[in-house]
Amino acid sequence: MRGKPTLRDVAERAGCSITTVSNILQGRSHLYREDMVHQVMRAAQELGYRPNSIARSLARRRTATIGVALDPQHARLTHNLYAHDVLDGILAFLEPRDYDIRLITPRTSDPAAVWRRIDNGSIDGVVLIAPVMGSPLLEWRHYSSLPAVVVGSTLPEEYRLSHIDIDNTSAMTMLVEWVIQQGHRAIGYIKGHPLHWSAHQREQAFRRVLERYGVPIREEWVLQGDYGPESGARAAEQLLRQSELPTVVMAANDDMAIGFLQQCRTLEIAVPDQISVTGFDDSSWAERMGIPLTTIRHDRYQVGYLAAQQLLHQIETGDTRPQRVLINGALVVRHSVASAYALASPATLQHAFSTEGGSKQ
Amino acid sequence: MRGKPTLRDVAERAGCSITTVSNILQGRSHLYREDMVHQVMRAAQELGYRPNSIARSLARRRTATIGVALDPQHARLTHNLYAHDVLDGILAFLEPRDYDIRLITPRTSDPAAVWRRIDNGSIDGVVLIAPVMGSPLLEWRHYSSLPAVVVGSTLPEEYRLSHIDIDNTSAMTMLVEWVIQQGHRAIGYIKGHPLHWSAHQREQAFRRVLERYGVPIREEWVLQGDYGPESGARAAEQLLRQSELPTVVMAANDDMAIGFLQQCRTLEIAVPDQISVTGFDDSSWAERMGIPLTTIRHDRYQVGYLAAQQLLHQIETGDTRPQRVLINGALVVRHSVASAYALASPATLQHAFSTEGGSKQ
DNA sequence: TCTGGTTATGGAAGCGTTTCCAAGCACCCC
DNA sequence: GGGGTGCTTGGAAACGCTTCCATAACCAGA
Repeated sequence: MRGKPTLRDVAERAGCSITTVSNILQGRSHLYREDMVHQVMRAAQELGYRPNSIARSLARRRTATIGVALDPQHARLTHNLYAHDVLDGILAFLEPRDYDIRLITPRTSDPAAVWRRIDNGSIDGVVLIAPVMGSPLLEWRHYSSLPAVVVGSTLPEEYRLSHIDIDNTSAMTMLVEWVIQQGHRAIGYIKGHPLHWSAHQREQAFRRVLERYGVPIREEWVLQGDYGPESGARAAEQLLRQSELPTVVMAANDDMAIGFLQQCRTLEIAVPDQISVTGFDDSSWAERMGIPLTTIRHDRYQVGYLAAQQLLHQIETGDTRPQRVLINGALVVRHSVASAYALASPATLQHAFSTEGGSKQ
Repeated sequence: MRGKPTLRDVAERAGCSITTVSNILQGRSHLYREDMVHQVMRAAQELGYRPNSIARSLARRRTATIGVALDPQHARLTHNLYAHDVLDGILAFLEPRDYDIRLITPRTSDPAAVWRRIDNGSIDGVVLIAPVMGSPLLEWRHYSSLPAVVVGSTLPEEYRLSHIDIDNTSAMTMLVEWVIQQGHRAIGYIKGHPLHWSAHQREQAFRRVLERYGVPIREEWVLQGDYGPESGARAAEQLLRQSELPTVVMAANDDMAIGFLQQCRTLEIAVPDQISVTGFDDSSWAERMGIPLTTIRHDRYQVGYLAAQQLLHQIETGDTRPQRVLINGALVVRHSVASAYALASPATLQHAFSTEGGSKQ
């Protein structure tokens, strides 16, 4: 016996066939006499035998591994807090089930190449993390029949892919309504990255609510961002030098809100005394910031956990009909929003009227 | 042909043997006539053939996969910024070489079980991320002959494991010397997690430099932390209610420095006007904080990159003699440290004297 | 003694590749 | 025309495991 011990080595030492060893080591020891079981166990123990998972995968046609694929656009993990939280959720579900994780970070946008890396027999299924519009990850149907679950992107139906995500629409609706209930009628918005569905869903929800409440949308207060903190800072630049200001600025995520806040500090504009700010995501960044951000919390860990669960279900039952799960976010009120009622009376709530600068105390 | 096409299917369609197909698809087409090559290529193309990497691994006895193992003590990815940065470096090196990554996050501390998960034939080598003292990951020699590289822990020689890390000693030495050069003689310290080698190395460097410069170490200013921001805040609690205060507090990492700073803000103690603070790591958290932290920057991405490189070298040459690479950190001066010369004259530099509260301007 | 039903074990065919080696063939030179 | 020499191609044995199915032994009942 050279190299690592194999089933054959154990069988030889125990004086039986490899079938016997295989069966016993897989827990089918009720088929055998007790002394046989003992012998095999001892032989395996003594040799330090460890089953070769590659050979096992080949024979079983199951790898007990799932892939986690990042979008080529965001294949860096650094600063991708979303991916971490989701990964932890996935791990939490998979660990006790003895599944392993293969990390897939394609750097090309050629879908054929991407899927060659993903679907090469080495995984049983894949979690696609936050694919953006036009992502090669979404070409799934054309290249692979592997079970797949998308997280972090609420896709249009036609993609026919299972996905799990926060309910962006309902969460943003809740947040905007709350802001309006604080009396704000002059509301700015910083949009997310235009390739993300979530950016559109959040913006649309924002617009809908304002419309519904009859609050006018001032397009000069609606700024393009890209979910990065710098874009929030740039938005602050652009916005804060306008002659008329909103009383509150809603950013499509926390990172941009943080960038916005930084810039406010630089420009010595007090939050929330002079302007209110909201975020979205409740990223842990915000938590550590000096100014506690009012935002939407959603359970990314839970998203990962459910995704893994859903994926394993698909793998084990073969039922790959697309399922959609949307998780509700929670409103987290901290202190980055001031009530506008100091100026606007509650009575104005239904027949809104812009009171620019009105929240200044 | 049911299921995914195999080498056999391609061979049948091209009218040749599987050996031929295998050779051609692996790039050994110079062995064959051009029309044969063409036929095979076309057949493979038409069937959408993709080699099964599991079968390939079994046959080649190489998996083209490396494992990345987290310490069971820190198996969560969330908040483990170090792991992310290192992972990115590893990915950067591995991607172009067509290696994949398997994420291993053991939750037990039983070394046999941990290594059963790690060394089961599914990887060619493993990067062990920041194992702490007593970690099952360090029982490597007893359980596995897999090539392994440790990052994030500068181990004592006797572990006989290759490792790549920042040079904690030289970096902390540099930082402390700089602080002393700013005129500080009353220096506090917040220690890192006692199970991390880095914590001891940094503390030892701190003590050595103070000794060398004849600056007295006041043990009531040396506080135990655990690398978490909360422990930094607790340290601030403890320290700041003492009657005599140091002029500067050096935290063993940025996270604790940030916690300390938060607490200072709460207690309305101005940094650096009333007390100076340093960190270590230059984590991206610090960057986004309001108060720019003077700290040590080290290139975690680079650590990952070099670790992957070193590991591949071991795998490919079979040379697993332990190598140690220490990377120099860089001093990053921002504005969390005030000069103590406002009170202490430069002349006092060599025969230091505590000037508690002396940095107040 | 024969049949049939247990119970305990092993044979052997896969799983989809890789790779060593041999074989077939044409050609050329002496 | 025999024997080398290239050039193409294929056979077959691995790799280490799973699993279907056969076999052998034993015992009970007829």
